[in-house]
Amino acid sequence: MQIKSPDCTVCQFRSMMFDSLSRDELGRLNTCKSQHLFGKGELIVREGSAIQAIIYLHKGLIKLHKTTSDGRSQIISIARPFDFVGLLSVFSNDLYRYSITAIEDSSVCFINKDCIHHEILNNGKFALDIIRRMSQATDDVLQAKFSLSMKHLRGRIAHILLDFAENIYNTLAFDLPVSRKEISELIDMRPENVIRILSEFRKDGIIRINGPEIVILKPELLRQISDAG
Amino acid sequence: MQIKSPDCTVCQFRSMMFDSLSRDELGRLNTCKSQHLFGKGELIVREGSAIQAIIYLHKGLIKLHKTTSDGRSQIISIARPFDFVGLLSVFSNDLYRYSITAIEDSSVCFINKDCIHHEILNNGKFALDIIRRMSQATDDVLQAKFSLSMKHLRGRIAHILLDFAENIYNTLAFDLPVSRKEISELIDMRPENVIRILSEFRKDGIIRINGPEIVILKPELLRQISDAG
DNA sequence: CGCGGCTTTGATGTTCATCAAGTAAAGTGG
DNA sequence: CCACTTTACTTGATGAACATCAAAGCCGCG
Repeated sequence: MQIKSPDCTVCQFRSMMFDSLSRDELGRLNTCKSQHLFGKGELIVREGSAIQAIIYLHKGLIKLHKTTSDGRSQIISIARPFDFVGLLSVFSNDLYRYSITAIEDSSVCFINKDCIHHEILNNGKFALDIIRRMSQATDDVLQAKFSLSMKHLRGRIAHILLDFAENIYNTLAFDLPVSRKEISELIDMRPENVIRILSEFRKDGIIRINGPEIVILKPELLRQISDAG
Repeated sequence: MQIKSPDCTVCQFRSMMFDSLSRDELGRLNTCKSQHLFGKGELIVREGSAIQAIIYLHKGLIKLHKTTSDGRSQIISIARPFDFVGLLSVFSNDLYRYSITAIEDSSVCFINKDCIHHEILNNGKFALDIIRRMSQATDDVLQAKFSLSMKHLRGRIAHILLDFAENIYNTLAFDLPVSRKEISELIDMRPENVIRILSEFRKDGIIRINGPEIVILKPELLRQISDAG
């Protein structure tokens, strides 16, 4: 669903996006963007389709994911508001290498790829900004995958629970926006084992579970399990 | 060992590096670079040290690697000549997140980070070039790790052998530049299993082994094993 | 209602890490 | 140049971690 696009020059998130652009430049960008709403579960970008725009997440939560040859799915990362998404392949490829799907109701800004190109060519400060963001995003993904590959299943679950609590919701009680199956795709294991280990944590009094609701009762212990691997 | 730095403006690899720079700009870069030789096994950059330069691999082969909390090591990627290395964290961090070590005798160009910054700020075309390279490098690493995580051990070994043959040496007969242990760190398994599976492949007549020398006798079969996972 | 997908728990099997032990190769000091 | 140490390589045996299989309950949806 496309909605009325507010003016970038007065966008409340402007400073987080385009600090380095002048009012004029922002005005130009304003003419080549469009804002859309996506409901939970709705597909935003299909893997393999042509890249036309950079995606800026305004509100909500989205996942980058990929389907394997044998039909299974893997989640590359989860993006939070104010993240640019898909910076990774936008400049090196013509086709998206990942699908993007909303995992909560989300508001998304599409900024035409050519416009971004144009601004990069003409504004070095903006270019440097984009580069910094790309580096950061990449580092984060690699760091996460690296750290996961060193951990046993219990450590991975502990890690992902703390991640949701600390980096996404900023509270020890939250509703999981993803199914057990999706968690398994995010941290590279089977759904059965996600459930099994969550149950163990529940029995051990480390967390409380109510359907999608998770309450972390012993964050220190969870941290310990995550660090131990 | 530092060697006489040839002039960038006449560097034979210039076009692969800095297509988008004018003669003047190349001249400026020339003043803030230095070229060094590293022997096989020599450390080029230590993880955690301050980032002062971008590294351009002129000749040889180098690895990016990382040490875990429990003292083990993991190889992130292997870089070939003409690759920029460490673009990943150069712009988002003050410290190197990975170590870099020569795995063959290598010639390396250090280009001061501030100079690169300066050129990016003043030359949009160069900025776009850098962004493209970063994207490509990142995509490749993620793609490789993604594909590995889907495979069983035999598939990983098959994959890495084909990678050396097709993407690095362009021949079915080559000397492995890395030890069995390093292979295990690159594809996330144990050295014992690297050896075991190489032996199996040898017994099955898929490859021939002579110490470090590998000859791939049945590339199609190897491809099949790699694809099957 | 009934179908399909997600969830949950238990039982079984496979893959792989770990342990152990021995050989070869490569560097080190006398 | 040879004893000595260390590091890499190799093979086999064992066990742990995890995937797979099976079956039953749940929920949303046409």
